[in-house]
Amino acid sequence: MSKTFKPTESELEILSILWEKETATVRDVHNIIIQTKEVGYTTTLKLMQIMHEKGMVTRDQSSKTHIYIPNFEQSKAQEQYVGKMIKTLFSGNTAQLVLQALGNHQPNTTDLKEIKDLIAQLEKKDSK
Amino acid sequence: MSKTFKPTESELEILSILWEKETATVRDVHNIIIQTKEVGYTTTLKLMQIMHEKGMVTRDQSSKTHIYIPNFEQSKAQEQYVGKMIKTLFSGNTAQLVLQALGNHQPNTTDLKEIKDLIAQLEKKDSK
DNA sequence: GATTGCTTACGAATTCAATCGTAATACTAT
DNA sequence: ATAGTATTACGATTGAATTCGTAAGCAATC
Repeated sequence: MSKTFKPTESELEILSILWEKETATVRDVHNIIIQTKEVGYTTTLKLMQIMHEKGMVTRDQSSKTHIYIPNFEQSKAQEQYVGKMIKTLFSGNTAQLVLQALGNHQPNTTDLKEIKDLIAQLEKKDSK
Repeated sequence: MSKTFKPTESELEILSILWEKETATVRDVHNIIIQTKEVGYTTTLKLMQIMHEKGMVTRDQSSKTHIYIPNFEQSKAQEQYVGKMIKTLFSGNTAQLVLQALGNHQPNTTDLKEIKDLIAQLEKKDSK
């Protein structure tokens, strides 16, 4: 059974940075965070240490400056959050979520095509 | 400026019930919650009282058993959460969210059609 | 009108996330 | 080597969310 993945607000923020960069030091992460909010270095450090204790990240301690690596797949997190969101915010209505997303955050033409393709596939499966 | 809407985990759960039912008593809400987790009645009561203090819900106190009404539009919450989700979980890639949602929570044919229609509209706008 | 049961009100305790200060340690450049 | 700088480790504090116990009020029933 996969452990329940329930990061706090701050942990998720850090994870999203790690997912983006694949790998990062505390300093790397902190530099990005302070672009958004004001917070001390040791706070970021502490958070990442706790994430390490919890097993959310692994780290390479071979040199003094540790290198952190996310220990959860982004796709798993996406799956979980999208599911929960559909349930609690859209009363189970997936289409509503899709319409909301497309309406307010329009992707480019290539992406729209990709979505159309998937829908076509789903419809084919549906009619069987 | 619209107040920042930042319900806690529990508050969001309660709100989602209120959105679904339009209106509910503490007992109504509690009965639904205990299907999922174990928690005392007064806990639910207290949470809803706090939500009332915060103005997240209004309540009809005319009879002994109060009736609660959500005081935030579900659509506002949807907008906010979808935006945040695209940013932190999908690195800004809206299409990815849509694909994930459709892939794991397939809507029915009618809904798919609605989505296709929206995409067609967006494409038309795009080409202008 | 006592008893039972459900309701709200409220205070208190507990837990947990987040923040930071300080100290110890390693590295760099003078 | 020494001074200066960046890093980790760790404890302590703060504040908020969550939980629950207890009391008080009200309504129905015996």
